[in-house]
Amino acid sequence: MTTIPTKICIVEDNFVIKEGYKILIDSISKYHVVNTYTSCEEALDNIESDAPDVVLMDLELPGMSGIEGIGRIKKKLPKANIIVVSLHTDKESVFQSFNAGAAGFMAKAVSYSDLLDGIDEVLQGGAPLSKEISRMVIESFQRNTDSPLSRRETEVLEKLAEGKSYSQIADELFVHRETIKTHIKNIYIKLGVKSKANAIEIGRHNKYI
Amino acid sequence: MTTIPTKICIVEDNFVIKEGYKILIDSISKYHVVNTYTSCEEALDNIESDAPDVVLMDLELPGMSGIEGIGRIKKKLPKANIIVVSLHTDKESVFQSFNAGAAGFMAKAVSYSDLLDGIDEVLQGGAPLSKEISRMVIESFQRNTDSPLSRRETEVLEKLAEGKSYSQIADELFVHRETIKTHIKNIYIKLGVKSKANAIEIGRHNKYI
DNA sequence: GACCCTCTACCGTAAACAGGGGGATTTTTG
DNA sequence: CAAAAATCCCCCTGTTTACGGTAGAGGGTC
Repeated sequence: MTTIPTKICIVEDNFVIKEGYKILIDSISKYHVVNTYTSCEEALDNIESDAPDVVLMDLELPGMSGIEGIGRIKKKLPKANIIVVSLHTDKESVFQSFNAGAAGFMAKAVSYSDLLDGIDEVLQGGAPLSKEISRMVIESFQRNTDSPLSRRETEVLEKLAEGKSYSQIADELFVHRETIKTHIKNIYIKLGVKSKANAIEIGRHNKYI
Repeated sequence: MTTIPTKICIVEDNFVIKEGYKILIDSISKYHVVNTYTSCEEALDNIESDAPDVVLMDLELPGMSGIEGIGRIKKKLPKANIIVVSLHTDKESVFQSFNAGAAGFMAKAVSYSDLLDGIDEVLQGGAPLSKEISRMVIESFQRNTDSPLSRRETEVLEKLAEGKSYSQIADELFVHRETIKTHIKNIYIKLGVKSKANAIEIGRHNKYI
């Protein structure tokens, strides 16, 4: 049985890095770099015929941003596994990448062997994440333990954040609408806000909800 | 320089698994299993004096659920790294565990070497996740690509979900309030709903936003 | 026992908002 | 070019919000 090598594309504007990755990956017989690009625009023109299984993608590119590029590539090739390889590991970049459809995110500082492991992992249906990224992701699920809000207030703010009206919340919590009004007044005082939108913003930002 | 072994606790009601883990971990000189428990209640009575760096935790336990237990342990020992090792890798269990404060989640099927790697990883500030879990987590960030909503409508629904009023949304998008009303009308039609709360619910559930 | 917090409930009001109907134009994009 | 998306405008009514006070019952703590 002859195994067809896994097809890989690279989108990276730094020539040295791009060629380095190419040489590295092509040195593994089960992988084959079908094409490399220096911008998303260029990639989008050819990627359908390349039909890669994996795309290594930088975020800082001339022209269209990498984030935008991920979304467009995913639209053309929904099955492609896009792994972001970037210097910028700030929360914004990371979550927006996943949002756009990235299957993995590795800091550019990763070793060559980690990069190859990442490609393996994504092909096995995993999601390669470098250490700091995985911790960041997990933390995004965690609540702030020292919220100023009481248990009930938190519950009310949650429902408020689901777009529900006072009456609806009252019905769902089996209390009087007036009670909800009081809770919300107290929430506003505790959070130092004067509107629903601000309360939700502060609540989300501080992970009270 | 003598390194103090990393202290580890195990909460697991299956005797064979619990002792297996203990023997495995104690075979590594840098680790030391300080205590093992068969329930959260038992663990909570002693864990403060154990002061473990890492806790391996099952979810299916007699008495208090593992999820509840994670939260309570984190309250007593905020610095402890809790790694869930469970058979149940359904979305609910996974996300509730992170929510409660778990730093990692491994399917019980993991090999011993993966388990030890996981302990290493969590001590280095990472978040050990088995393959299927990491993919599940990443997918939770991803939008549904075949949303019926246009780009602008999606943007409007997002802001609506942030608790913003029509006028506020109009200001932020630099368009007239009437435009927002039209968008919302169209969103309601497309989603087949008649209220803000329903639209947000459907939008979130289907990952349109 | 005094004190604080939480949860509950009530009254009232002015201003803002939501949701529903209609129609119309321009810009983008396949 | 035609379709889809995005923009803007008018009408209307009933609901909601945000804010001001007040207050009792129950829990926990000092």
